[in-house]
Amino acid sequence: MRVLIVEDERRLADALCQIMQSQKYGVDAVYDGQDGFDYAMSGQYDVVVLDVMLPGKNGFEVVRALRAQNNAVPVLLLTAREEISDKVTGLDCGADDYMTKPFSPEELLARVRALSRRQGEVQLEELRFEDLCLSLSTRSLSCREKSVTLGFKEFEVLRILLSNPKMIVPKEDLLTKVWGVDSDAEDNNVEAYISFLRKKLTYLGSCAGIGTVRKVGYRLESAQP
Amino acid sequence: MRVLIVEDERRLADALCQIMQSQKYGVDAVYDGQDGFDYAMSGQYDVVVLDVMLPGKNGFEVVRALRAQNNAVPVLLLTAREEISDKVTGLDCGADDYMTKPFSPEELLARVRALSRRQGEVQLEELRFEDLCLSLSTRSLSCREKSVTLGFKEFEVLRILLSNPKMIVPKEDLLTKVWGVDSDAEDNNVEAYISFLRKKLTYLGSCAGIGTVRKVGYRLESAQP
DNA sequence: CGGGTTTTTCAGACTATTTTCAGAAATAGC
DNA sequence: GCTATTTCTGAAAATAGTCTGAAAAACCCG
Repeated sequence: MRVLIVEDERRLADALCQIMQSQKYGVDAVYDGQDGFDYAMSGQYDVVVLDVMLPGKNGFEVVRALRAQNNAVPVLLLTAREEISDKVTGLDCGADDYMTKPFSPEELLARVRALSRRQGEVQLEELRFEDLCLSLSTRSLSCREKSVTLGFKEFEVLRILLSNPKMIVPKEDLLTKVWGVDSDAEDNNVEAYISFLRKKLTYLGSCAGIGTVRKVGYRLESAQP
Repeated sequence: MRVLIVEDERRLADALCQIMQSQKYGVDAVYDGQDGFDYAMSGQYDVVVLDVMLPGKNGFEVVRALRAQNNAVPVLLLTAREEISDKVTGLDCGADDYMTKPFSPEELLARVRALSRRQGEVQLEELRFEDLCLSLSTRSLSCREKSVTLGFKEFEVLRILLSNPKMIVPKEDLLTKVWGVDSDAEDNNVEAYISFLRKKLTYLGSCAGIGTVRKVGYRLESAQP
């Protein structure tokens, strides 16, 4: 799960990041409305936490702009005071939820979870493909009797592949979705993890495998000799 | 997604290409109105980004000509100044959207995305001709039961031929579209790939074949003796 | 602070693709 | 029919992209 924080007050932004990281969520923070919009448009986030008061472009404008572009990423608005008019404005603009500061980390997490769940249609508890079953809660991958646990990155890579079975997933996508847009990770990182995953698939004896599409990416496929 | 850039200022054209490439979009650039019209008519683009000020034939004329030919490719007009009269003229001519320079890459991408989305959305998933079916997502070519996967260049060459079935595609076009305008590849490269493709067509047992038009180029044709 | 796990980095092996080459084949023009 | 030109195509060489083991580094937990 990747979360975008748009909050100009650094202290708070940092705190929000920490809360997200505590859940092992991938998190990026930006500090003004325009950046918020641009990042949100990148399509790599599952939830955007957006302050209303922002330099450049306020939170309402950001949401409105996103919706105008047909971007449906779930947005949680943050505001300093509970003003009913703000709340209405926010939801009218297309935000999905609304929270007033101050708030507890638990409340924030609960709302973020709720949003991401709502978004992802019935949030699957596990992903399946052929004889594979990836448990999203325990990050374990099983096949028939055997099962192994995956590291965080292994898990993310495989989750993305399992979410698009048989579709080619560009290596570039894996890189930005798992490592983040502005990470300095390189292609070989993806390759390394694909290699790890293949080793585990082999160990499990699964009939599913990860195929390479040269110059483009990878995809989950079934039955290889 | 394939984008055509029509922009006489090389610097800007190059920049636009880069922006598109960053999204993994296929992109071609031409530098005057007539070429713009000709390329746009080829029907292989999802969006055309068209400067208004152009040598030869200006942007308005290009759009008008396209629409007169019943070509509905989405066109995004670019102009240097925000002049309301220009805007009206552009949209009246049949352009789909309008953007004033300067603009941010994000804005451009957002508009291009919006245009391609608005446009029917029916992103071709595969190209067909006779008993052949080229899957654009898996880069595989199938015919009846059999199927083979194509390398990158093989795929590009065949895709262009399939986009213009029975039309003669100049060898020169294949060269510039697949290898790029300023590549030092020579005719024999195209010939070699045509040869590869023929071998695969034979293997598949397709009734379609690639015909040679001496001194000009190639074309897909059906039923050879 | 350890000890275990996960992540990154690196380099050499490996592979598919792409290019190059050269002679054979085909075609057009005379 | 003969020649010049163009195209075809098999094979080999060159290149670019990928895989993977191993080791180093970072991280996490108590």
